[in-house]
Amino acid sequence: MTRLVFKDWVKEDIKQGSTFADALKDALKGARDVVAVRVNGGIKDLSSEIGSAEAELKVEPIYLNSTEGLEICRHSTSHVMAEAVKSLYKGALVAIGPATENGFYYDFDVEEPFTPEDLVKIEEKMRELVEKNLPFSRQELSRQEAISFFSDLGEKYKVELVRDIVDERLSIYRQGGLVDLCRGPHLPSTGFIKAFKLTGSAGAYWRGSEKNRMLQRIYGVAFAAKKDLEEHLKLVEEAKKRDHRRLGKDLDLFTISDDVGPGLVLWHPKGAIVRGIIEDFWKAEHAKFNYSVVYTPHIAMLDLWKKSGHWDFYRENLFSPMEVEGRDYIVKPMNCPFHINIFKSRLRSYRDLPIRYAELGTVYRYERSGVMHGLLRVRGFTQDDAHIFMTREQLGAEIKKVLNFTLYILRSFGFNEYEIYLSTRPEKHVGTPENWALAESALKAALDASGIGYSVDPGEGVFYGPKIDIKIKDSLGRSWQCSTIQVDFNLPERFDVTYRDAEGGTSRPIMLHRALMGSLERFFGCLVEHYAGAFPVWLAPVQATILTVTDRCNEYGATVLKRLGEKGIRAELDERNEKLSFKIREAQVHKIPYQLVVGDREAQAGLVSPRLMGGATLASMTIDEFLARIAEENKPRGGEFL
RNA sequence: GCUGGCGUAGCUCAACGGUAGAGCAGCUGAUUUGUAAUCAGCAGGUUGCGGGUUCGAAUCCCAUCGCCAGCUCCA
Repeated sequence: MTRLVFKDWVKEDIKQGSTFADALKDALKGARDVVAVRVNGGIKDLSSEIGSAEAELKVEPIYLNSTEGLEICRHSTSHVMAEAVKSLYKGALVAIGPATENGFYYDFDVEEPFTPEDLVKIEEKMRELVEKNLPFSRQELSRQEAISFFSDLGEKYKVELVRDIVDERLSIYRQGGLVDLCRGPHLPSTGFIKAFKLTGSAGAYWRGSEKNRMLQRIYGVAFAAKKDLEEHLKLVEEAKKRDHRRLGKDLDLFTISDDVGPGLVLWHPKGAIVRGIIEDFWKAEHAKFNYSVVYTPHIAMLDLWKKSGHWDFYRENLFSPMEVEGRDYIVKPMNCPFHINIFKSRLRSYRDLPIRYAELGTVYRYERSGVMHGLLRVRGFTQDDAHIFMTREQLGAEIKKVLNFTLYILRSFGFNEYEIYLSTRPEKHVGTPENWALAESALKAALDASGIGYSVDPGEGVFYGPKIDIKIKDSLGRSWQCSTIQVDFNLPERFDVTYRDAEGGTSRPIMLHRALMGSLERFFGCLVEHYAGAFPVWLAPVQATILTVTDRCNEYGATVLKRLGEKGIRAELDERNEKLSFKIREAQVHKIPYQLVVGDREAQAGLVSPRLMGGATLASMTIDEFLARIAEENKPRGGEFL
């Protein structure tokens, strides 16, 4: 006998084998948007059987509009799509179809890839199926039964999935004409699907491996209500407007020219100003943190990269060698071997350590043609690189310093939200277990001490050492790794890096690679999107533009420009023969933080009338007052280093 | 690299087998303007590049380069 507790409503004498749908019918009366229930913590379909012998089951409703409810809805929508595809395209096989952040996708094996017209047809069919309000029903069967069931259907991908599942009991779901292997849970019926839209199709390899057959994936979004869907679509539109590739063109920051080559960035004057500010800030802060800035060449002999191991391990990512005087050279994909050579240029003592070499090093890596993306994935980029050589004893403290330094730099640029990952020892690795344990615990301790949230990626470290990665999201929600802190047990061995220890013996230093911004290109791209092109005053290529009302004020405008220039303010004078409102519009479009209106009134009294990028107008003030105000904003806003 | 989509003036787009067009930007002139677009005129293109089909190709076909979305990859 089972006792069912649902809020203050209690139903006793539920027989084994009855369904929740039966038992909850009364309780859920009037609550049309309950899509599933949580029973003693686990989520169940409304039509699930009560298989439990427990005396009491605590039941909570899951509403369509909740996180779990939406996930169930999205997943169910993918099943509806599968049914639509299977009914429209004979012989189509289904692979997998999970819920995603805002929707779902499903992979199909079909003869011909889907066209945009196909998607319209599929969507129509889906609406028909939703209209019919077909119930989802669950059935359990054994592994063997499932294998023969899907074999009979010819669903080879499902059979492959079943074979890999360890559980002996599996579930299948039916709705309309579709039967699918699925853990569930699902909506009670298709009528619960209120708002969805197919957003696109693309090839996707079966099980994510390019060695496998390419299937056709259809993406969609789904929400609990029409207005949520519309809001989401609007948001996506808005996000596109802050795409750094769009803004890079509109604001004249950079281009990537077909004549120059894919993934090779041309920094225009305005982009270059921002980059220059970033570099100056970077250099000044590194000096404070006891780094030594170095410079190294752009090419080096191939033998160097053979010694480092890059030639063997990453050859497919290197630009081809060029021959000079019978020796092969390549453009550098990394800065590490150079810094190691500087370290090795003389005998180092333990008293010298830690030694920190930093460089804005431009590297070139061959990226496959389909992977480039604006500034976020390029073939030539400048890393804000540094390599730190230290003793084992120094590792813990040094990693803490580096992590705090990284977070400080990110905060300075206004990045306060990121995803942080700690990647630990992979299967294939070099270095001793003791060293790995030491390094992993040092990285973990630093993260814990910083009090910042992170997740662990077990086994995702590089073969030469564990690492911390910090990712920043772009306007379309894609994450891009910027900061990285990596311990390296490999290169010190390969290059036989040593120092003289306190006992007079020879010891091997531990080496740390780190990049705070990652690459200037990627960081700048993220920065553009983060601010939607409206840079804060300290970064803005043009900080103030002086707008004259008539050409009677041009002379005074020039005086203002000179005064601002003397204080290092990046200002422009717009003395064109245009209306003020026209000039303001242009300044807004160029996202200039301060617009100084200068007319007869201002000229007579020696004032400026500032207008902010946001649209607010300030009371007229003297030039000195304005200079004091802008000076206050003309610096990083990340706060003091803690 | 793979699958699909797309390359027309500096930018955003139209023309979709019958002599390539608009808005913005640019240039010239008028206008002297007070918080998001003053008016007029001018100029601008071997339709990504190379082949083919056709009386005729931006349009159809093939190839190639590039871009976009996704997959894969990302030291």
